[in-house]
Amino acid sequence: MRVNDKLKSVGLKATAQRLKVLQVFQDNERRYLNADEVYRQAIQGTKDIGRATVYRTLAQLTEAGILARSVLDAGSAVALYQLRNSSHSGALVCTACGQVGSFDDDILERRSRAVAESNGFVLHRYQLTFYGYCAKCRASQNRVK
Amino acid sequence: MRVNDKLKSVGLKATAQRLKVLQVFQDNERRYLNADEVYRQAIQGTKDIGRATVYRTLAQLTEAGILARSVLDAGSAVALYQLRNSSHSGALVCTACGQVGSFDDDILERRSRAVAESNGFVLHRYQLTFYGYCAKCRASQNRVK
DNA sequence: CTGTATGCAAAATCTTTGCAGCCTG
DNA sequence: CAGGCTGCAAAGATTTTGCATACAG
Repeated sequence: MRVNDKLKSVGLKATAQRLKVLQVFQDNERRYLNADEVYRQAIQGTKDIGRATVYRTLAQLTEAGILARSVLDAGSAVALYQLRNSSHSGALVCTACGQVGSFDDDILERRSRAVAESNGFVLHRYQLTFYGYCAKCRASQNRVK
Repeated sequence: MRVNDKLKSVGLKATAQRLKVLQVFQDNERRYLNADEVYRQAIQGTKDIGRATVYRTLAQLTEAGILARSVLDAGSAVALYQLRNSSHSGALVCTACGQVGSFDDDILERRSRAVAESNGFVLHRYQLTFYGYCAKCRASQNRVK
């Protein structure tokens, strides 16, 4: 099983809770999830997972490079997670419906590295976040600017 | 007095606490401050300001367009503030010393708008954040990659 | 004077931690 | 079996809110 091996390869045991958390992310490919959303989806059906475990698991999977952690402004400051293989350079936050999607752009990616460098910065990671109205919300409320 | 007028123009009374908060930002031009830092600096000398007031003031000044609010990852998820006239398109977060500086880049700015648009997004604001080691920390610890 | 603004303390969130017991490898 | 994992509840950390009082305009 691929997921199982992924866990093993980073030295984590393949427990039911970790598999469940990974399952949640696979069911939500192109979205960013916060800890609470992961928890709520994880307890569907099987209830045998606690919040603390979700937090610990998110931290471990991020540390292990399986998840990518982003911090952005969804009303309040929140940490959001996504599978790392979803290559993405940025997040699109809809301030109307709250959905957070992602996008890719090579030009932004390259330029970001160049700018960081010219500021004497050794870049480890970067986060590009756009706040606005998504196409769907834009359609349903025409008066938005 | 310019600051006084700025407050009046957005319908806020010029209280000692608000002036003090604005003073703190003027004393920290090119830096991002979180609520706690603002509070700690504000109570220097005069103690007549409470945390609740700092939070309320930050929210009001942001709402009024005097401050810019950014959410980023400084270890944990935090909201940081900066005077809005400091034109800036991005933040440089040093993961070694914790300092958060800013940078400007027209290319990134223009490209960001274009990318948002091509994703069907109406862009209101965006946040470019780079995480890495600043020049200073890089110098003091040579082994950093 | 009147409505805004403030401080304090309590409440609400969100996240982390201590601990005894459970389960994977 | 042993050490890593987990759930629970309590502790932390951060931000918001209710309320009586103080002050700007």
